[in-house]
Amino acid sequence: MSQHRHPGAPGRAGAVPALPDLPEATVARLPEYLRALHALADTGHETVSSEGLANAAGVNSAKLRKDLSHLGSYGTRGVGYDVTLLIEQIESVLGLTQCRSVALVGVGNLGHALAGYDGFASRGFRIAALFDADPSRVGEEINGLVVRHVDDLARVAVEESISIGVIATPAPAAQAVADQLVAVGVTSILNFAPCVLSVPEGVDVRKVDLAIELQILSFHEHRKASLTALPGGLAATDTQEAIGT
Amino acid sequence: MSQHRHPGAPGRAGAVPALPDLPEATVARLPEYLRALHALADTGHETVSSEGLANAAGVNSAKLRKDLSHLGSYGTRGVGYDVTLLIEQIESVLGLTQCRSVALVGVGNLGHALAGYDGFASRGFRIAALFDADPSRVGEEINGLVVRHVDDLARVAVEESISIGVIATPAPAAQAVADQLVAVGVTSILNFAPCVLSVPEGVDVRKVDLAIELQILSFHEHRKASLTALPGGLAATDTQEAIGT
DNA sequence: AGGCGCTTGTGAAGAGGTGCACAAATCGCG
DNA sequence: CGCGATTTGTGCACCTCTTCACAAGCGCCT
Ligand SMILES: NC(=O)c1ccc[n+]([C@@H]2O[C@H](COP(=O)([O-])OP(=O)(O)OC[C@H]3O[C@@H](n4cnc5c(N)ncnc54)[C@H](O)[C@@H]3O)[C@@H](O)[C@H]2O)c1
Ligand SMILES: NC(=O)c1ccc[n+]([C@@H]2O[C@H](COP(=O)([O-])OP(=O)(O)OC[C@H]3O[C@@H](n4cnc5c(N)ncnc54)[C@H](O)[C@@H]3O)[C@@H](O)[C@H]2O)c1
Repeated sequence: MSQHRHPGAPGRAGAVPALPDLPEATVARLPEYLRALHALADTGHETVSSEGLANAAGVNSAKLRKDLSHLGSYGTRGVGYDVTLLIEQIESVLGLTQCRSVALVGVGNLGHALAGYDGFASRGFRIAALFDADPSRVGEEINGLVVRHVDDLARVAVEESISIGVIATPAPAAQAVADQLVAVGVTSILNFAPCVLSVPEGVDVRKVDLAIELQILSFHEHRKASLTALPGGLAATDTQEAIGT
Repeated sequence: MSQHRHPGAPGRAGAVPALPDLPEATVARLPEYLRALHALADTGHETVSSEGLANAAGVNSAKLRKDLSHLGSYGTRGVGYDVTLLIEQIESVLGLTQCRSVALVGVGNLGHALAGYDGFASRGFRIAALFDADPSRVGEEINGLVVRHVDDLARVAVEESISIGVIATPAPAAQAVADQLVAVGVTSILNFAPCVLSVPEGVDVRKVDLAIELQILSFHEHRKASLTALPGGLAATDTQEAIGT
C-alpha cells in the first residue's frame, strides 16, 4: 500500500540494477564489511576469505557468507573474495556509486562537530549545505561552507540536489525541521534529537540517541553487577534455561 | 549492535534482586519509553494507556505491553499505567537509580561536543573526566572539567569510580584506548571510532558510526529511486519505514 | 449490585535472523 | 590428470522478535 511519488523525479527506466530486496539486518552490516574491505585494500590485500573478512568486521563468518550471497556469487571457492570487486558490488547495492549530498540543519554544539568531520566525504557523502535558525549563526563559515538560514532550505535543497537531511537541532524544533525537509522532497533523515519524528510513508528516519546507548550499557552494567554479587554454583557453561510455558 | 556473549546461565538463579532477564530488543526500547514517560510527566499526565505511550515512543502498542510485562504487572486494566511508578520501575531495571560516571577519551572535534552536552546529566549520567593524548589539549577546561592526560586514566578512573568509557579518538588509537579502559576495570564502552574493538568477555561495546547510518539511508534512497523508476504492477509492496535502531 | 466499556497481559502463530554443518566448486601440486 | 586442501554457498534447525486476537480484570455508571 505504498504510493510514493518523487516530486520532479525523472522517469529513468534503467533496467540494469537487479536490486535484490535484501534483509534489513544484512543492509545494516554491509557498511561494516565495506569499511573492512577498504582497510584490506589499503594494506595491499587482493583477496580475502569469509573468515578473514568476518574477523575484520566483527561478525560470524557464516553470517557474512549468507549476507554476501544475497548480492550474488562474487566469491571463488577455494580462494575467497576479490576485494576490489566486492567493494564495487557493495557500493553499487548501497547506492554509493553516486556521491550523495547531505544537508545539515542545526549548527550548534553537535552540528559543528559534524560539519567539521572529514569522515563523511571519504565514505561517499558530501555535506552540501548547513542551516540554522539563529541569525547570529547564519553567515558563519565552517570547513569552507557558509551557514544559511533555514528559510533558504527549499531553494538550496534543489540547487544542491540534497538527498539526505541531518537534524541536529534541539528536540522541540526537530519535528518542524523534519516537516520542512520532507516538504522540499527529502526522503531520508538522520535525527540526532532525542524525540520521535512523525513523517509520511515513504520517508525513512534513522535516529541516533547517545543517551539511549548509555542507558543500554547501564542496564548491562547493572546486570553484570548483580551476577557477580551472587556466588551460586558456577557449574561450567549451563546456557540452557527454558522459559516457555 | 554490540556483540553479546552468553555468560553462563543468566536465568533466575538469584532470588534476591529479582533480576528479570529481559530480551535484548526490549532493553533497547526501554530508554525510549523512559523519555516518553518523562515528557508525559512534565505535561501533567498521571496515567497513560499503552496506546498513548506506544504512540509517544513510536512503537506498536502490543509490543509495548509485552515489553512492560517483562518487568512485572505495573498497569491497571481499564486505566493504564501510572506514569511516575513506571518511570521508577524502568529506571530501576536499567540501573539508573545511581548516577553513573562516564569517562570521555579523545577531546577533539566530536569530544568537545559531547563534553559540552547537557543532555547526559539530565538522563542520569555524569561526565566525570576528560582525557586526551595531545599535551596541548591537556589542561583545557570544558564545561567545568579539566582535560587530563590519558596516562592518568588509571588513577582518575578509581577516584571517580568510572563505570562507562566513551571513545572519541581517531580509529587507529581506539583499540589502544579500549585496552587501557579495560585494564582499569571499565566493562562498558561506547565507541565512536569507525573500527571494530576487540575486548575480553564480559565487556560490552556499543558502537555509533554515523557514516554507517548514512549508508543505510543511502541504500533505501537507492531502492526507492529504483522502485519509482520501475512502474510494474506491484503496488502492494510494502515499504518499510522508520527503521529501529 | 450488576452490567458495560475500556485496557492490560498473554498465548499462539508467523516472520525474520543466526549459526552449524556439509556438499559443491576451485586451485595447486605431484 | 587426478587428488587433496581449501573455501564458498546454502539447507536446516533453532532461536528471537513481532503481531494478532482475546480473555481477564478494573472502574464507572445506573
Ligand atoms: N552535543 C552533543 O554531544 C549531543 C549528543 C547527543 C544528542 N544531542 C542532540 O543533538 C541536538 C543538538 O545538540 P547541540 O548540543 O548541538 O545543541 P545546540 O543548542 O548547541 O545547537 C542547536 C542548534 O540548532 C539551532 N536551531 C534551533 N532551532 C532551529 C530550527 N528550527 N531550525 C534550524 N536550526 C535551529 C540553534 O540555533 C542551535 O544552533 C539536540 O537535540 C541534542 O539533544 C547532542
Ligand atoms: N566529528 C564528528 O562529527 C564525527 C562523526 C562520526 C565519527 N567520528 C569519529 O569520532 C572520532 C573522533 O573524531 P574527531 O572529529 O573528534 O577527531 P579529532 O581528530 O578532532 O579528535 C581526536 C582527539 O583524540 C585525541 N587522541 C588521539 N589519540 C589519542 C589517544 N591514544 N588517547 C587519547 N586521546 C587521543 C587527539 O588528540 C584528538 O584530540 C573519530 O574516530 C571519528 O572518526 C567523528
